[in-house]
Formats: sequence, structure tokens, C-alpha cells
Amino acid sequence: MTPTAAAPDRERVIEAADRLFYAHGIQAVGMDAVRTASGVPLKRLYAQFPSKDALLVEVLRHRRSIWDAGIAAAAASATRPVDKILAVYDFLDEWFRTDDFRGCGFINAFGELGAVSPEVARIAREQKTDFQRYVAGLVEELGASAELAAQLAILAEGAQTTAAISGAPDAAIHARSAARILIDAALTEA
Amino acid sequence: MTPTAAAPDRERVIEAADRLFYAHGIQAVGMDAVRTASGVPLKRLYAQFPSKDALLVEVLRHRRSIWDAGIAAAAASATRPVDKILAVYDFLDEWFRTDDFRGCGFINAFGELGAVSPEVARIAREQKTDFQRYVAGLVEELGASAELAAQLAILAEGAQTTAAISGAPDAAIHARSAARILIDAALTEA
DNA sequence: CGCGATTGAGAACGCTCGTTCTCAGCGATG
DNA sequence: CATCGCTGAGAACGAGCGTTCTCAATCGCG
Repeated sequence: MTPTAAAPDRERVIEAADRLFYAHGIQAVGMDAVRTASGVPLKRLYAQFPSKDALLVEVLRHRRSIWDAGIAAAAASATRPVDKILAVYDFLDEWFRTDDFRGCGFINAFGELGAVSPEVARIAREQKTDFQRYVAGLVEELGASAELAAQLAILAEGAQTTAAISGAPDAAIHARSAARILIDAALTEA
Repeated sequence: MTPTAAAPDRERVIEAADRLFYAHGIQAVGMDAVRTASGVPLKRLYAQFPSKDALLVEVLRHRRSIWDAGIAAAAASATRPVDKILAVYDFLDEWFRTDDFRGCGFINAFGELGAVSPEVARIAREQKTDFQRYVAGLVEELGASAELAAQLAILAEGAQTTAAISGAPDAAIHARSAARILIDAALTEA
């Protein structure tokens, strides 16, 4: 058993669990389902992750890196800070139109387990504050206030829950145009 | 057993379950906990609600009426449509500073059970669209576009998740000032 | 070819929880 | 005062699930 040979197992399990947890909710998915979907037997699965909770933590970490990569890729096509900010909403728009979109995984996980698991609550909070910091960085480049950053982040969060629950994918478009107005207002005021 | 005598039981159960479900999550709360908190024995409890799912539906209905009443009360102190809109964010601000605030109960319930229970998903969606309609009505009185209404609703949703997960109660204040800017922009443009 | 370590498949265990059942106590009624 | 029906408290039941264990098949190595 070389340590490198175990890596594909880990990834397969995390990706399968992520897909299942996101699609059906965490508590609704049994370890047997993870095993079936990943093709990794229970024994190896528990060799990699001591418990379902530990697996969940890794799944959330994985999901965070996916999100970060998506945001970075969306920003890469833009040069000006303003466009990088607006690219966030374009990224959301694309995501919302995905077939298996079911809201923000962190918001969902927080709603389901945030009160019971401090670990889950912490990871969700970190993801949100990370995003807020990212937006704040871009806003700073713009020379606008920190309040604008908070408002832009709130718009993004609201778009996600609105798209998820109301099933309105155009929430991203509305958030985007609102963001543009807020940015313009902040810049002309300064 | 007069039918009117059963009413207090119903209310006590619904209120106790609502408090527990909201505080800890739905699946984390057993029927025994509901029984203990409400003081209503299991037998009567199951006489009123055929299952936990049925109880949950009533709990969500109850929560919806509480929300509606809160919004209505907040709007009552204002006369102009603009102030009624801004009153929504004042209401959120007050709510966010509550000790036991843990986000929007509908967003949480959707995240936990929306994928598994179409009933829960439907009730959450109805609550959100109801709120969107309410905002849309006020925006219409203002003579502004339907897009502004969508944007204002997104701000309210985003403030709720931000306050819940990031633990930032001032999300309501940021949403409020953003709302004011968007409203002003929409009105001067017209 | 033979033997021992490893592994995969799934059975088994223990716990939780939704739901139902039992039974002792009690109040009403004739 | 005796009896009958109802009620409350909690035991009991059955299912689901996280986690562990069994055991036969397999692979590597001498």
C-alpha cells in the first residue's frame, strides 16, 4: 500500500460524497450510498476518513476550492476591478442555470447542521468571510468604501438563495445590475 | 373532549416545535423533545399531527404568519411606500440582533429538507414569492420597475444569510442603505 | 506450487428515532 | 360504592444508519 495509491480513492470518495450531499442533503445520504457512488469499499473509505463528519469536513473544503477556482477563472477574463466584480455575478448566472443547481452548498450545510456542528458552522462562515474579503479587495482597488463591499457581497448571497428557493435563475442578472448601480453611485460620490 | 379544548394543545406543540426546529435543525430534534418542551403527551400529539412531517408543515405555516405579522407591523409605522420598503430592513435589523437568531427558518428548512421533501420546498418557495410580491406591490406604488422589486428582495435575502452565517448583524443596515440608493436611482431615472 | 497477508463484499451490531402499544390510575356514572 | 372508559407516562417495536467485523477469495513471494 503505497501512500500515493490511496490518493485516487480519496478524490473519488470526496467527489461522490460532494455530489450526493449537495443533491440530497447531508443527513439524507448514508455511507452506503457514498460507497456505491464512489465504488470504494467501506473498509478503505473508513481508512481514509474516520467518520462521516470527517468526510463532510473534507467535502466542504473541496467545495470551497471549487468555488475559489470558479471565481478566479471568472475574474481572469477581466482586467479592470469593476469588471472583475461584475464577473462574479456572471459566474453566478452561469451556475444558476446548471441543471443540478440547488443553492449554495455552504448555506445549505449551515441550515442543516450549523446549529449542531460547530465545525460545519465554522467552515461555512470562513467561506463567506473569504468571499467578502475577496470582494473587499476589489472594491479597495476601486477606491470605494468598505460598505460597498459588504453590499456587493449581500447581493451575491441573496442571488444565491433567491435562485435556489424561488427557482429564479435571473436573480444573478438582477444582482448584477444592482451591483453596477451601487458601484456607480459610490464612485461618483467620491 | 370538546374540539375547542384541543386548540391550546395544538398551539403549544407548534410553538415548542418551532422553537426547537429553528434552534437545532429539524432532523436533530426528536418527537420526544417536542413532547417534553410542549408538555403535551405523545398520544395527544399524534392525535393532532399524524406525523412529524405533518407537524413540520404546520410549524412552517405558523412561522410564515409570524413573519407576515412582523412585516406588517413594521410597515404600519410608515405611511409613504418608500418608508414601508425601508421598514423591511429595519425589521430585519431588529431581528438579527435577537439572541436566538439563526437565519431564515425557511432557508434553513430548504437547505436541510428541500431536496427530500417537495412539501418543504414548496412552502419555502411560497414564503419567498409572497415576500417578493409584497415588495413588488410597494415598488409599484412608487412607480418604479419590477426589476427594482427583485433587487430589493435579493438584498433582504442576502442580508439574512449574511447575518446568519457570518454573524454580522449590520448586514441589515448595509442592505438598507443599498436599497435606498437603488430606489433613488430608479426614481431619478424615471 | 503452497502459504500467509491483504482486501472486498456485505453481514452484523448498536444506537437513534418515529410511531404505536400497554397498563396502571382516575374520574364519571348508575 | 362498583365499574367502565379514558388518559398519561413511558416501554416497546421496527426501521434506518454509522461503524465494525467476518470470511472467503486473491495476490505476492519463496
